Amino acid sequence: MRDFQTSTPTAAPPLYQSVRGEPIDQMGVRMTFARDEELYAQEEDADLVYRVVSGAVRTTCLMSDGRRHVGAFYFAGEFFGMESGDAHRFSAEALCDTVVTVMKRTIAERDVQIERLLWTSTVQELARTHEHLLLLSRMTAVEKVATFLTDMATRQGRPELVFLPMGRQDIADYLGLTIETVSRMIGQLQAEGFIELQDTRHIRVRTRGSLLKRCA
Amino acid sequence: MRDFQTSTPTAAPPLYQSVRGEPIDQMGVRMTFARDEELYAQEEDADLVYRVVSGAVRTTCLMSDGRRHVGAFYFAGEFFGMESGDAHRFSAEALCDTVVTVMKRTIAERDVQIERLLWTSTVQELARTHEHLLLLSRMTAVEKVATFLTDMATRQGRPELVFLPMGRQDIADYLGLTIETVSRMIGQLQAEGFIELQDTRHIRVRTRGSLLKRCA
DNA sequence: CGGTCATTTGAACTGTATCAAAGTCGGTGG
DNA sequence: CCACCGACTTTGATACAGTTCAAATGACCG
Repeated sequence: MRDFQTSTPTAAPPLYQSVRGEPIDQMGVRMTFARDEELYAQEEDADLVYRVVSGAVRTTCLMSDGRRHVGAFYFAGEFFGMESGDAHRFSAEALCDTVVTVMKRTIAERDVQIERLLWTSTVQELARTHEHLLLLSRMTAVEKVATFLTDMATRQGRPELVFLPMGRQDIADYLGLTIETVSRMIGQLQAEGFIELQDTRHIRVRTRGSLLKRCA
Repeated sequence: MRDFQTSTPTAAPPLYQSVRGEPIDQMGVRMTFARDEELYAQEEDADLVYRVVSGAVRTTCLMSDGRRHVGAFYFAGEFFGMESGDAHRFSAEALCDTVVTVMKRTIAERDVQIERLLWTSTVQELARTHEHLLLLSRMTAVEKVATFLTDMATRQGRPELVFLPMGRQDIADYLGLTIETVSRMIGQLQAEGFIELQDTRHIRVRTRGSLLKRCA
C-alpha cells in the first residue's frame, strides 16, 4: 500500500482559486484515515463534502439481506459525498491510509467558485455513474473486468501499469460479480495476453488498444 | 396511450417562482413531440435542459454492438438533459405524445432560483441513478421487476394502479433483462397474487406491502 | 376479418454463482 | 532468516438463473 501515490499531477485537476484567495485544494479541514476506517456512514447526515488529497476511498451500500454494493472509488483530487439529499445513501471508507479535506456544504455554497466546482463534480459523478450503469446492465463478466482495469489505468494517469488499492471483493461488489468470477476473468485476460500480473495488485497492460476492444 | 396523464397535481412538484416573476413551469420554449420522436440524440451538444410538462420520456444509450440500455424514464414535472458535460451520453425519446419546456442551460444558470432547482434535480437524479445501480448489480429478476413496478406506482402518485407508458422492451433494457424474462416475472408476480393485469399496460397492485418485500 | 406488431409461453442452452479445496502472500515470532 | 499463521486469491466441479431460439397467442388497426 505504501507505494500508492495518486497525487500525481496527471490525476489531479488544476488548482482553483476561491474568492477568498485560498487554493481550493487546501480549503476545509484536513483529516487522515487509516485503512478500512469509515469516513461517514450510510444514513448519516450529509452536510459535508469531501475531497481526496492522497490515498483512495470507496463508497459502499449494504442491503438489508447482507448483499453488498460498491458505488464508486475515488482518487486524489476527486470530490465525493454530495451523492444524496440530506442523508448519505452510501458509507465511505478509506482503501488505504488516506488524507481528505472536509468542508461544510453550506459554506461551499456560499462561495461561487466552489459551488461551480461542486456542480461540475456532481455532473461528472453523474456521468461516471451512468457509465457504471451501462457496465452493470449490458456487459459480460470479461467486459466488466476489462473496462474496470482500463478505467483505473486512465484515472491513475499511467495507462500501462495499474495499481489496485482495493481487494478482489471490492472489485466484485463494484462490478456486480462474485470474487471468483473476477479472479477467473483476470486469469482469462492474462491467458489471452492482454494483461500481465506482477502481483495480485499490480497489473501491466500489454496492449491497451486490444483491451479496450474487450470493453464493448 | 391516450389516457396517460401524468400532469396530475400529485406527480408534479409545487410551482416555483423565478426572480423574473414567471412560474418556472412555464419558462423556456414549449415543444411537443409525438410517440417515439427524438428530443435529442446521443453525442449531440448538451446546452439545453428539459422539463416534462405532460407525457413521458425515456433516455437510451446504444452500444457499438447494438446492445441497448435505457437510462431512465421521466414524467411530468421532472427535469432531464443535464446528465453530461458538453455532449449528451444518452438520447431522449418521447414514450407517448409529450409536451416539454426547453431552456438554454446558460440562461438557467443566470437565474439563481432556477439554478438551485437544477441543482436539486441533478442531485435527485444522481440519487435515483444510484438506486438503479443497486438494482442492476444486486437484484434478481423478480426483485428488479417488483421494484420497477412499485417505483412507477409511486411516481405516478397512485400506488394501486400502475400505467406503463413504455413497452416490455424498454422495461427490459432498463432493468438489464430480456423481454422474455420481464414477461415471465410479471407472470410470476401475478401467479403469486401480488399484482393483477388489467391489460398489458395497466397493472393493479394487490398488496403493496408484500410487493415491496420482493424489492429486497 | 386479415395483417402486423407486441407479448407470452415453451424447451434447451450457457454464463455466472455456488460450494469446496488448494495455493499464495505478507506479516509475526521463534 | 526461516517456519508458521491467517487472510486473500485462485482453481475446480456442479447447479441454477436468466438467456436464447422458436412458436403460439393476443391486441390493434385498416
